[in-house]
Amino acid sequence: MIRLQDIADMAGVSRTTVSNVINGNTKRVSQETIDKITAILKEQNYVPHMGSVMLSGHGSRIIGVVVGFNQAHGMQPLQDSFVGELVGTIQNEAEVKGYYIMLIGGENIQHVVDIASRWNVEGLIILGYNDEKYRQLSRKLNKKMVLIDTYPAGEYFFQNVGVDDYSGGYQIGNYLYSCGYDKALFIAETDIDSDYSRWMGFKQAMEQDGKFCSRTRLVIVSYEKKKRLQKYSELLPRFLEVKALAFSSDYDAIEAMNFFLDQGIKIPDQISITGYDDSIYAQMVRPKLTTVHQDVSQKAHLALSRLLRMAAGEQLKEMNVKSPVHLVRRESVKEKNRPLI
Amino acid sequence: MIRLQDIADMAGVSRTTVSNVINGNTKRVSQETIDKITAILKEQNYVPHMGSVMLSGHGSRIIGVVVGFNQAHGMQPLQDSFVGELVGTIQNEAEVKGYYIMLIGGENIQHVVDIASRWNVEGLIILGYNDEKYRQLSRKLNKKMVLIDTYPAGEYFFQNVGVDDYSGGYQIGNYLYSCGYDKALFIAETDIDSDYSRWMGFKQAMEQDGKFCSRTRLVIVSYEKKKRLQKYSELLPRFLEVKALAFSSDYDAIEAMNFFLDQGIKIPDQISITGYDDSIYAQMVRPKLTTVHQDVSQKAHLALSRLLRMAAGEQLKEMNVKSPVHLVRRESVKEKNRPLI
DNA sequence: CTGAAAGCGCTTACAG
DNA sequence: CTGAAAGCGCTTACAG
Repeated sequence: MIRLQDIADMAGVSRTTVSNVINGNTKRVSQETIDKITAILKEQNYVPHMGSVMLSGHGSRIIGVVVGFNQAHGMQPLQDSFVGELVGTIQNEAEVKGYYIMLIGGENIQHVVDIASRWNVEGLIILGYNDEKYRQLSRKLNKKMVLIDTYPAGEYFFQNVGVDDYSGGYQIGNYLYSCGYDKALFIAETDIDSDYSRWMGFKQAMEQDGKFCSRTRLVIVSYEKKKRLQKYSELLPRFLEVKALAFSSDYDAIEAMNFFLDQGIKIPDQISITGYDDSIYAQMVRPKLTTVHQDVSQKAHLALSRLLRMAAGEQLKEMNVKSPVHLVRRESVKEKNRPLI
Repeated sequence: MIRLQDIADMAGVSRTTVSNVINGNTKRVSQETIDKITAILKEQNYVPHMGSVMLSGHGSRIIGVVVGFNQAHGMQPLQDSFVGELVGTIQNEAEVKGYYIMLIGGENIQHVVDIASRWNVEGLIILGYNDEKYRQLSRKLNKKMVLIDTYPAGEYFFQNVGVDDYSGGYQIGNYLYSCGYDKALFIAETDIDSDYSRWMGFKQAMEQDGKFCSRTRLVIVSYEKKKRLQKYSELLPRFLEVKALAFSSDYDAIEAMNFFLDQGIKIPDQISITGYDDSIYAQMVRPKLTTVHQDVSQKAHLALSRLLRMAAGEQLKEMNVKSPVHLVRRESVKEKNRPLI
């Protein structure tokens, strides 16, 4: 490997001078010297050894990406296309900005602390942590962090890049309502965090024209497939009556859709269904799933650029920025009162 | 941050001794000293600064994962569930073995060289490179590398972890043949690399009982969706006649299946369809896709452990190890002559 | 059994 | 405008 010293020797100058032109401390170096060194640097394809760089006062330029999800729906977190797109986009963007991405498994907090300190990362982008887990981590590790899609119990006390779940829920609710489904149900695996916001948006939309949308229209289902399906069986008569189901995830929506289809129930003729996320398979299933789309690459961009600003010492005012969201109408809802556009 | 020196001070010994116990050069250190230092290390949660470690003779313990795919089907490479599962599994396993994963975009070879040298990575796992691109890279970068799913023009001259495409093709062909579809077509976007092997396996299976499977039964379709779909339209009469189509990817299989479904053609009643890969959405579509499954996490394991062995100086005899593959029968093939199991 | 010292490849305040 | 020197946090041959 070729070192600074080697370059200096070739140029007939000192390491100091070479280092100065590399780092742009170029004010006090003659143009001639600059040109000569630059040429050699290029010709030799010199790259500094990051170990030395780290050791001599400069940052590591490593961004840790912490993937803290527990296996969602039994798959590897990175298998989820949302996570994949997010991480991939972060890595692309980091690369053009001259940063490096280190992947860190997030389950074990001590591990995260360990790796982040070892490598002196400049910041962490964290997926799949809740506020409590973040709190534990931040007690042990003093680094800049931005979380993705995390809901705190109270006010935001950390940097978050989220998504406008409330609005997404509202848009779904409003759409269903406008199609005449004013008794539609909302189905989720929990009643907290994003599920809660989505439900609240949905509820709000359903309460147009002075109507009331009671809590009984939020159906919580198990995170175990078998139990979920069983619940759908039990609830089938109610489903058939209300005629429309808004799911809080594409995954569950598609699962349910297939479950109904397999029993000979016509979707959307007998039951209209919506999802949430616009995952990659929303368009692959038939009928194509009507769902809520978010701009994942924008989210990646927001997360990284905000983290970098924090790392540069900037104090960000907003604690929680939200990526916008929009309904994408496909085929899983029967639009009774509404012409297709 | 707490340094070796600090630990040494607390223990009342020299840095050397502390370093010795950390690195297990423990033969010439008294048990008493070992215990004392170990306790302090633990209590202080000491972790070494990797910059120093790298600089003083030890390896970086960084494995670079190069994602060199061009956007497959218009998505981010990491969005592909295969890539996601692979990378995720590699990262998990690396972490338990005390290695770190750096994500590297592979499009620009110079970039890969740059990052790998800067960080003095101990090895590279490379996805989505062909033999030519590997050749270019290896000319500029002297590191241990293992590729994933790469086919060389001739003999293997690099370490590869692949999949038994030939066998997969054979299994599909044999299954279809046994169901009576002895005129089935094979559909792929290229006629090289894995597509070629799959086709050859398929062909071989179709040539049972002295039959002949001509090259005309390999249908090459465009990588542009519009053109693909147009081709399916043109070929529809032939499809209906041969009654079975084996696609070289789940993605194309599902797209085609939906295309037919949208035209009112019954799948599998009128056309049986198979995919390849067993992606996450193979089970989400209706009918569920019959396809070929490979053990992705085993592949991740093979890639990493072989790379580590190479990094440790071992000469691996096998240049190309293949992960096994098996058919998974679902619902997209009508089993005329065969009872469902 | 333990420690002083050299060295890894850089950067940066400082002197000239 | 340029360079000698100190220093970053570790490891390791070597001396005692």
